[in-house]
Amino acid sequence: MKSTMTTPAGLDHTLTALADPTRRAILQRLSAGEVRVTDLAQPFAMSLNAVSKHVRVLERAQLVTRRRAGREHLLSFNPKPLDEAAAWIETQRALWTTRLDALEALLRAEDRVAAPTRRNKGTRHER
Amino acid sequence: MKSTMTTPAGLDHTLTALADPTRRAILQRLSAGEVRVTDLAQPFAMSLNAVSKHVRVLERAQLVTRRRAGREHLLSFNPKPLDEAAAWIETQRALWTTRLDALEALLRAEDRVAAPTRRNKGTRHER
DNA sequence: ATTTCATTCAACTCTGAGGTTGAACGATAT
DNA sequence: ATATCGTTCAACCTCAGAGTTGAATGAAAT
Repeated sequence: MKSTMTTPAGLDHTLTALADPTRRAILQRLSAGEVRVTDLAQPFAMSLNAVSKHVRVLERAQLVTRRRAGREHLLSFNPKPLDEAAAWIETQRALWTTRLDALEALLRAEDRVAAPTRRNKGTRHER
Repeated sequence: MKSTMTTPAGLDHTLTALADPTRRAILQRLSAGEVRVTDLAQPFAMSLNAVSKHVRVLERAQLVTRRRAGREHLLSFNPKPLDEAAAWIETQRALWTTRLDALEALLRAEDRVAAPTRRNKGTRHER
């Protein structure tokens, strides 16, 4: 277990939080400013409790912070975790284009080799 | 009911796919070029079947496409869905900074009003 | 024709996510 | 003191996600 060492737990939480339309809507609403849980829940066709749970998921991802003011809880949006997510996506795109460039270079240089049916690529067990 | 109209199904699939470390690792591996399912599965501490399922999730999100070559399936990375995800994130950040600017402007202009305990914000039922 | 290889399909388990309702709790209002 | 408001906690349901094992399928090699 654990294997690949690439285990950024923060990203997991961030992306999981973003992967739900209700939660994305919540964030959208929150980017306009602080909102109470009840007011937040109002537009949704689901119970207040359900929304409360979504908020907890967003808090786990640190995309939302809570400020208790008397009996009401004011929620606000914290965009910081989005940085990591955006960075990951950008990295992927960069890798992709890099690889494309390398491929293009290869095609330009090697133009004579033509192994017909048997292509041999990367980590192959080779029996 | 339904209200917010913001229900982009593609984003759901994309972000759900990205929210798992195994799948992110798969994408990373794939951005270096086409890989067979078996080779893809090798580094992971899980069954081939499990990886196969992860691949299916990535295909649902159209982040991975499959090319059948004889008995082996060559998987490749398709970065297009990342655009929508990145765009959503950027929009959020933009909204956030916009709101901050507006707030700052407000603070600069209104400086005398001070409602003590009772703050009244947005959609309030007002009994 | 038979075996082996690459992959999926099918069935099953376990866990957690998303939703519900009903109570509990702390703060405000009467 | 009591009722009401804002919110969570607790228990429960259902369904999908992540994993397993054991076939089944289809192409390749013998």
